[in-house]
Formats: sequence, C-alpha cells, structure tokens
Amino acid sequence: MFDASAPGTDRPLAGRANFLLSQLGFHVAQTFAARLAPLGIAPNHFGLLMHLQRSDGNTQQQLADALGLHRKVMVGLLDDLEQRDLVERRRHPSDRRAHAIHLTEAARGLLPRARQIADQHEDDILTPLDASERARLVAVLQRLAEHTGNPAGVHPGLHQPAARSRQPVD
Amino acid sequence: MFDASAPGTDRPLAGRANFLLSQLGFHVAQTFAARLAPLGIAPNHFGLLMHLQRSDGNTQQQLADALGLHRKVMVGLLDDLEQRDLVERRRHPSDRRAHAIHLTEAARGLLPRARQIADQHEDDILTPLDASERARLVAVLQRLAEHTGNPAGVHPGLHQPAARSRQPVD
DNA sequence: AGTAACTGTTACCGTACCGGACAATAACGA
DNA sequence: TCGTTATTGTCCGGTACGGTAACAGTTACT
Repeated sequence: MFDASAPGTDRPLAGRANFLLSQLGFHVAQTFAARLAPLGIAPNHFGLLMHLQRSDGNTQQQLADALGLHRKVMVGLLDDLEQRDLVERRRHPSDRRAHAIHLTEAARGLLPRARQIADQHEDDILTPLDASERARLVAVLQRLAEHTGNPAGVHPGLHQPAARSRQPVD
Repeated sequence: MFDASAPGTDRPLAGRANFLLSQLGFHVAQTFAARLAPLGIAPNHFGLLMHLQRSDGNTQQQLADALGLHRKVMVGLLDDLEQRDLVERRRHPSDRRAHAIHLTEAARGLLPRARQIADQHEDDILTPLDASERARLVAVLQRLAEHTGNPAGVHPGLHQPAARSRQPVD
C-alpha cells in the first residue's frame, strides 16, 4: 500500500489508481473479447444484444442513442449481427425510413451462453477477492462510474465524438 | 448494489465488475490523455519518462523489455520525445549498435508538472471516496492487477505481441 | 574467419476510424 | 398543396495505426 497523501512523492505507476484502473480495464476488455470470440461476437456486440433484449423493435437511431454511439457505428454492428443471423432488420411499422431491429431465435439461444461467459469471466477476474470484498468493489466502482458523468452502462470506448486527444500544444 | 451471487440473473452491465472496470479504465485513460496533451505528451510517453528517471543510459531494447513493448514501438516513442527535446540518443559507451537514452534537462523540468497532473487527475477521479476508501481501493486493484499476471506497472494497451484477442479459448 | 544473433530503423500493407456526402422519407410551414 | 428542412440509414475517401518483413551495422560464438 502507498501513502497517497504525499503528492510530490515519485511513487511508481503501479500505486496510482488511475494507472491501475486503466491497466485493469484494458486487460479485462482484452480477455473478455478473447472469451467471447468463440461465440463469434465481440464485447460491443454483447452489449448491444443485452440491450436489445429490453428494447425490441427499436430503430437504429434509438439504439445508437441508448448506447451512446454514432448511428454510423450502429450500421456496422448490426451488419455483423445480421450476418451471424442474430438480429433482423424488419420494416418499421410507422416510419418507412427506419428499420425495426429484432433479435432472432438464434440470438435468444446465444445470449444465455454469452451471459454465462461474462459471469465466468467476472468470477475469474475477482478470484483474489471474497464475496463481501467483491460487493464492496462493485459498489465503489459504481460510485466512480457515476461520478464520471457517463450514462450508466454506456462504454466510452465506443466512438463518442467528444474528448479527442492530441490537441496542438502551445 | 447488486447481488452477484445469482449468476443467471440478467443484471445490467452497470452492475458487472468486468464492465465497470473496462468502462472506468477507458474513461480514465481518455481523460488522462486529454490532461496531459497540453504538455505535448501522451500517457505512454509519461510512463516512459517516469521509467527513464530510474534507468538513465539504458538501450532502447532494455527500455522496451522493461515496459513490455516491442522495440519498434520504442523507436516511435523516442522519436516523439526526442523531437520535443525530452530525451537524447547518445552513443552507447560499450555497444556501438545501441543508443544510450538519457533524459534532457527539459524533461527533468517537465516531469514534476506531469506528475502533478497525474496526481490531480487521480484526485478528481477518486473524488467520491474518502482517504481510507481510496487506500482500500488501490490495495484491491493492486491485488487484482497482480492476479492478471502482467508485470507491475506494465500497461497491456501498449502493443504486447502476446495475449492477442481472437484466439480460440478452448 | 565465418556464421549466427542482436540493435535500431525503414518500407510496406491491410485494417479501422472519421468526416462528409448521398437517396429516401418524414415533418413542418406558408 | 407545395416547398423547405430534418431525419434515417448508408456509403465513399482520406488518414492514421498496428503488425510483418526486411535492411545495414555491429557483436558474439566457435
């Protein structure tokens, strides 16, 4: 453990919460993608499928808004899922411009397996912690996530046009 | 808070530790990069500069090994830093193939400012937590990071040839 | 001496991302 | 009613990035 109350201290990166969060977050995303790969989907597909369970028949724009990404990205995501026969683009009943996105039966069969993979993955990551520590960690992370201002359940890694890096110096 | 002991439950992404870690990690990396941008460096540059404080005169290969990335990436990183006059490529005293990498005076002047930005950034991220909660969080994150098997202080987001995604997970 | 291994670097190529533009359709206003 | 504007989903093109292969110069091994 490190004393975070000494700002001038040259403590290593491994003792900084921001580094640890970034490091762990990247590792988690990477390993989760690897575990999901045999199912033929990526983490962002998984998140979209999870959301579609609750909002069947929405338009692509509605889905993009809900997940906090641009509609252009939704096109590609749905292309992937449609190609894997996990979603259907039906005609929207009232708006002939829009598509009504529906899960297929295959998707409803796949989702429990994906959810189980996610549970297993989480369990592996949290192996060093006991049940109460896990609950406390999740609660703390939720507070931190809430404080970021991002809507709950929206992953910023999915193409938000805001907050670019590489601004010109001076 | 959520009950993590019910695996079959369709709890939202925002209650999963793996999602929260990935989400927070990405957000942290993004905001840290934005804060560091006015200094003309990116987070990976910062990590390299921090490491160089301790290992002056090392070869590029040694640095690449220590940070867990490929030497080709080190070339680009050092190009950036050399262009900003933060490092010097001197002739290695004993190996005429290699370069001896040294921090410049400008770098030694910049590093405290960068460290202060990192401290401030960490403080902002952890705003919702009090001192003891912060210490406990860091301790927990360190345990989790250690459990990943990644060397301490090495960020997996920086081009490790190992651990590719898309590999079949038997 | 001769061969193999290593260092730093460059050239190359496929891929992903981001902006702008597009046709079709809807909504709005005079 | 008609014309203008907004929206939906899609596509095209430039650009940057990541990874592969190869390179000259140098060292190490035998």
